[in-house]
Amino acid sequence: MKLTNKGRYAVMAMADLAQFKDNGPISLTDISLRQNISLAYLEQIFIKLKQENLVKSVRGAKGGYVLESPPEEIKISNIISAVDEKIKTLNCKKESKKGCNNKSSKCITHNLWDQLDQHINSFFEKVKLQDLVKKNQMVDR
Amino acid sequence: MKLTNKGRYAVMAMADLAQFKDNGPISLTDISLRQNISLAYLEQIFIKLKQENLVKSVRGAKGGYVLESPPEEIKISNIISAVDEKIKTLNCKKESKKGCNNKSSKCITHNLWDQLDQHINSFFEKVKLQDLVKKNQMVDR
DNA sequence: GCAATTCCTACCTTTTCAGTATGAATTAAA
DNA sequence: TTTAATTCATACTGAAAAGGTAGGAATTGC
Ligand code: FES
Ligand code: FES
Repeated sequence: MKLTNKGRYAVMAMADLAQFKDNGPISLTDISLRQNISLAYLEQIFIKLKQENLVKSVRGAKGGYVLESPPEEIKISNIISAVDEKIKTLNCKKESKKGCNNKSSKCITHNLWDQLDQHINSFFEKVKLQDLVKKNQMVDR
Repeated sequence: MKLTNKGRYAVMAMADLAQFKDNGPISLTDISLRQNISLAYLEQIFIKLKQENLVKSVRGAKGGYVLESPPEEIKISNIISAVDEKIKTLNCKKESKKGCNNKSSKCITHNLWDQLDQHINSFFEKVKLQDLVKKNQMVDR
């Protein structure tokens, strides 16, 4: 059970945006340097964040990205799901795919994983982007 | 973020053992058929469960596996960790490996993942094997 | 003795992750 | 108006992990 870099990077980058939100559009180059994430990889991540309306982009020189909402309104769950970091704990069979339920009934652990799923999601729902920034306050560059 | 089959199978198999614990040693063939898991794969899983003293084995014909403790004393966390299903949410750099903390300080999301880790682990600590069996009571075969 | 079983270890196939590479489109500023 | 900085779009690749399979040895009840 592990978190992927894509999800982790997405949250890091969003936290970076929140931290420097008063500096106008933040370029991915800046984020790349500050957070130590490959620029090209960040680009791919931001395509998705933009599609989900978490950020908006400003093209051209001096461009970059800006948060669409204030940090206290952005939930971690929004970020995670935007980059396709689904929580996959269940493994039920569906439409001719393989899965763990035989004989058309749920497996013995189905309920357990379902609860785990909810447990994790409730964590992501509870935490806002703002919570990250507060705890890591630092002087402006 | 997903749960692997190895962990899922381990819990399914242990739940099966709990369910039929009064039938003497349960062979992996039985579990394989009931839970629809490959026999050879189950064998590998049970090596680990045995190493961690969650089950004991009875070799030879009419052999199989038996729980080492009553189902109400076995935590899901014990099972998950026995089969190396670590919860990997953090990504700190360690000993010349790559990681997300540059400049010898923790990244902005470190605390978040650390809390998530604890959140998930507390779930696994809370649930006992017995809880699974109760919810899925079925008549003996 | 034989069949059922655990034990052991090597190998294999597929998928996913994590990132590179390349180039086009856009735009502020010199 | 050129240049440099940027986002946008997409294809590719290498490595690792997941999810098994395969084959056989050791043990033991009947
Ligand atoms: S997880 Fe849904 S049937 Fe097993
Ligand atoms: S998770 Fe520990 S430094 Fe990023």
